[in-house]
Amino acid sequence: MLDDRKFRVLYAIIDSYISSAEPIGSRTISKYYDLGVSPATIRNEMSDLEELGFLNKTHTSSGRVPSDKAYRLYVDTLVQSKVSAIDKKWKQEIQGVLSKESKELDQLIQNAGRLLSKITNYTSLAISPQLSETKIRHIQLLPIDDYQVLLIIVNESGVIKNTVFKMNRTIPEHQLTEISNILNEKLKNKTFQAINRDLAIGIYNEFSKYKEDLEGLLPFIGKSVNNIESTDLYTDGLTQLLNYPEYRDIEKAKSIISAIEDKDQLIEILQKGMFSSGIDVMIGEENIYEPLRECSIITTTYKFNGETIGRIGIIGPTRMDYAKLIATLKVFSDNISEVINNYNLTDKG
Amino acid sequence: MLDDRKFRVLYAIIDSYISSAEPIGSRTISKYYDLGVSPATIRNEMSDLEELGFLNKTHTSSGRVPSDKAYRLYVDTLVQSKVSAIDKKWKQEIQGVLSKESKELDQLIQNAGRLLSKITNYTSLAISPQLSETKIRHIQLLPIDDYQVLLIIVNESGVIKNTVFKMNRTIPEHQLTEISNILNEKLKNKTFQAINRDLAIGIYNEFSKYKEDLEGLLPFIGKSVNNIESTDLYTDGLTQLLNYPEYRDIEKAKSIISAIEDKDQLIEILQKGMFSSGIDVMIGEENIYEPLRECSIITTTYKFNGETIGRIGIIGPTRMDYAKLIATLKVFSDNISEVINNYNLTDKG
DNA sequence: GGTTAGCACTCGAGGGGTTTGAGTGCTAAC
DNA sequence: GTTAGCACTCAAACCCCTCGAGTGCTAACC
Repeated sequence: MLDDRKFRVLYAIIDSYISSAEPIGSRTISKYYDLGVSPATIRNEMSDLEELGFLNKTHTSSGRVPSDKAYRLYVDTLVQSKVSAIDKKWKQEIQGVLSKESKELDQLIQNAGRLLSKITNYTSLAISPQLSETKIRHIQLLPIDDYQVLLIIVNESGVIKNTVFKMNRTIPEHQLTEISNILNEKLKNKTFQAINRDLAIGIYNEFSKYKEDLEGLLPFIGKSVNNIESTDLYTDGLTQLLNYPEYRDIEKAKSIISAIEDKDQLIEILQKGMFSSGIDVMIGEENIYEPLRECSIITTTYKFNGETIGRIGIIGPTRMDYAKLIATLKVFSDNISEVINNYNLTDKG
Repeated sequence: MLDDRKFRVLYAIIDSYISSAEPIGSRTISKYYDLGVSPATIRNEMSDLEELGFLNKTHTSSGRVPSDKAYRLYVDTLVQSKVSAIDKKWKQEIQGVLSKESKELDQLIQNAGRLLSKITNYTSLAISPQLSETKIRHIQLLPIDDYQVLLIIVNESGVIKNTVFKMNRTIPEHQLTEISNILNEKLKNKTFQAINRDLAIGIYNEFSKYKEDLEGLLPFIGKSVNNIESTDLYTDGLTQLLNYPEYRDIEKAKSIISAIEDKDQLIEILQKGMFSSGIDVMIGEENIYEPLRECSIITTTYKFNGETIGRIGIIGPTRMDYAKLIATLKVFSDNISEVINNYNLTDKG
């Protein structure tokens, strides 16, 4: 698609623009990048690259700025070697912070987000663990008083969900225990998704003995299960964005910050790429959500038992050091997944 | 302290500045506020007010701007009548949104925050319910597997906290149940605070029969109880701030937004005023936290069973419509408390 | 034929000077 | 005590100019 020299010119421009945020002229390239040709030649190449859609000018006599298409090419052709270089100091800090006991899974992800923002100097995004694919390990009903029952669900990753609900009649304790036992037997090791499906088609009506009670209870269980599947979005380091010249302009800053505050949209975006394993990079125009058309989002997955259960990443102007950030995210991905899986080392019973 | 006319001039300036954000000149006052005196006279009054510390100039020949001291006086002398006028449409929306079932207490507060920001056009702040003063209604230990025990605590407001912890030996189920029963009996209707205190002085060692088991368990219970007392901060509508001319300047915006992202500091601030019942207004310099010295924070309480359990409010530039905002917050305070207490109407058992 | 030097041209950014107008403080008259 | 009048101040807006980093084109070069 591009001959070698064009390629190198384009790389040079991207590299330079990433660190300076200023349009790049031919002279700068010839001076600081060893391409062995004069500015005039570079000008010719630049002109071609512009025609091909890889470069833009801010005005007729300005230097060039990489387009989204250029970043795309840059990211797609990033060589592994370049990506792997991440500061050892950071690597250790990541391991340190993450392995520190954060009792709840949610909290682990939040901590990871905070650290990610601090390390990268970008705003971090993360969606809470998606547990619909994990299995139930324990389910229990407990009476709180005559009309209230507590439902507890523990899944294999150790996450607990509970709800109190009000009944319109009293179910004696021993009966609740019995129902618990039956439920436990029936639901154990099923995924939330499976349960939801089964509930929908009324598969549990077989407990004829407690039919009436169950009719009252099952909707609550369904609701609880559904609730577990609900997704939160964690963000951190919003102010980081304001350090970039791209957001000197208050209107621009406002637009991106409100976009980030619009959590539902972001959740949708992150979930969409949910199962594209590993790093996902969305550059500028590639974002379907209008207010993010001038941003890039880089995310990675975190896993439990080999299954992807969430994404974490960063957002910022399209001009970002993709190589370094991708490397950093890889480290995060590995470490988070490792910590999650270690949560339950003793849990095979 | 101030004669009537000075008072009225000051009010006029504050009123005008609140809506315009521009320094106010003597002519503006005499034209739009019916004080019955000429600009020259007002100039004299203004000069006096400046000397008294109620007004500032931005430069020698500029109009006047109210000082923090002026806002303080303004707020302290706000007449009730002025405060009570809040749009009926909003009042209904507040009631509507809040009374909609938000299953968890935390979520209710978050929703309230979101709405508050939307209504007021300021960034909202809220601290999660402080439960240390509420009483325990139910406590239970459940085995998950041979080495893991689930601890469940339900308090009177219906909030549930649970933790899974790993034991280094197995306690048979019937024994756990028995311990649960004893704990339940001993701890029921005590506040978290009381339990923490009692735990600290080792008051529960009397369960001699299960002494060994308890020694393993009590620390976890303590940890759980402590955990319940941990406080979150919810913010919403950060971008609202960027609409105010005070934050046109990126550096200013950055400084306030980072201050708001520094949740620990804000929690401390809100907790400090925790028990000053009703509305609390902190104006500019009155804030001990340096980065907020140019902001005002207005907060109110929300209650459970007559006890204050949290605060919710807004933050913005010192130039804000205190009268209207205080009125709005009052409505919030009442409605939130009402909804919280209704959660548990059937819970007297 | 690709590369390069040279040159005219473009355009945004920044500096300096002027004008404008909203404001003040002071003084003298009412 | 109040007010009209006036000299004075100062930020903001505007204009104009210069500067310099950049381009594209052309003609010469290897």
